[in-house]
Amino acid sequence: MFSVPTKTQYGIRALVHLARMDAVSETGPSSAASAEIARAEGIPSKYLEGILGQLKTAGLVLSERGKNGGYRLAKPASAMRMIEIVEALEGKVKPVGCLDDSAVCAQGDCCLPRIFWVGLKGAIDGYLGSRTLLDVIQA
Amino acid sequence: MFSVPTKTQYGIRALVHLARMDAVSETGPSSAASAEIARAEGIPSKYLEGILGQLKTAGLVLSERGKNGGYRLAKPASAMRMIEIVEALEGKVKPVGCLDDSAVCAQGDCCLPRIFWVGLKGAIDGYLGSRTLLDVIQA
DNA sequence: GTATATTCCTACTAAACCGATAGGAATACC
DNA sequence: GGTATTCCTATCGGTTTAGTAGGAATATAC
Repeated sequence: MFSVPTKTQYGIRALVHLARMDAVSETGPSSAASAEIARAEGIPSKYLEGILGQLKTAGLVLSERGKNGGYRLAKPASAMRMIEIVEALEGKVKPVGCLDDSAVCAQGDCCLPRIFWVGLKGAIDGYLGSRTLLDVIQA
Repeated sequence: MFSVPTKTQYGIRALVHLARMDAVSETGPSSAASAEIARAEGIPSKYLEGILGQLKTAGLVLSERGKNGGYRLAKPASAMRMIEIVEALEGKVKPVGCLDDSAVCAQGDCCLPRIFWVGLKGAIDGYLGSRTLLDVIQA
């Protein structure tokens, strides 16, 4: 239950990789090529390309093309909340469909569970929002 | 992200239905036929049969066959934790595969995220374990 | 200006999972 | 015997997941 897709796991591993490079670097944020990260982390190379593309679209990484190109974090690991990463890759946390609008369900019983699901979303968002990428690499 | 399968949503709705019947009953736990619950809750009838079967296997409901048969809660709603229900229908909360054994991953980076995922499981289990079916029908 | 390394874009695919549906056997009441 | 119910097994279409394939665009190095 609540299994996290490989896409998200890979994405986090890639960001962890970049964050750790930054942590040991003395010359500012460092970048790495997709293929290099893929090899180091054991992630299918072509698959990771698409994942990094999504992270770029979300503004979490910056990229440069061509030789000596690659990806780097768009901001410090301490400022990157894990919920941003998860949402960038898989969308908002949304246990059940009827969570966004406050419309009352047809069945009276349906709205009882609804409050329960809202609470679950709160618990998950609370955890993911309280952790940063820096927390993860310092764990 | 983290969407809950209809099976679990339906299962909870069915248990809520039974719990509310108990709440207004003056003659002990009351039972209802699968088809009756399905109709009242707008759940596909045949599908619900299977769900109730799983809940029975897990010991959360009791059943009686034949005419005037049906399902009822195996214990008071106040003693039925939501995590029992979720696990009965979908298995343990397990965001990533490598969570049960404490084996170290091949890649060093892999074990950094692992601690993060353990924390997420803790947050979800904590919430689900703190709520009972009674909490849900009293929400 | 050619070779090379990289991001970026689009399309495809095999397999798993989800959400049911179908048909009936077993059982209990009347 | 008739009827209402649980219980069992099998099937099935659709969606999602997890990846692969092929190449276009772009930047550096020589």
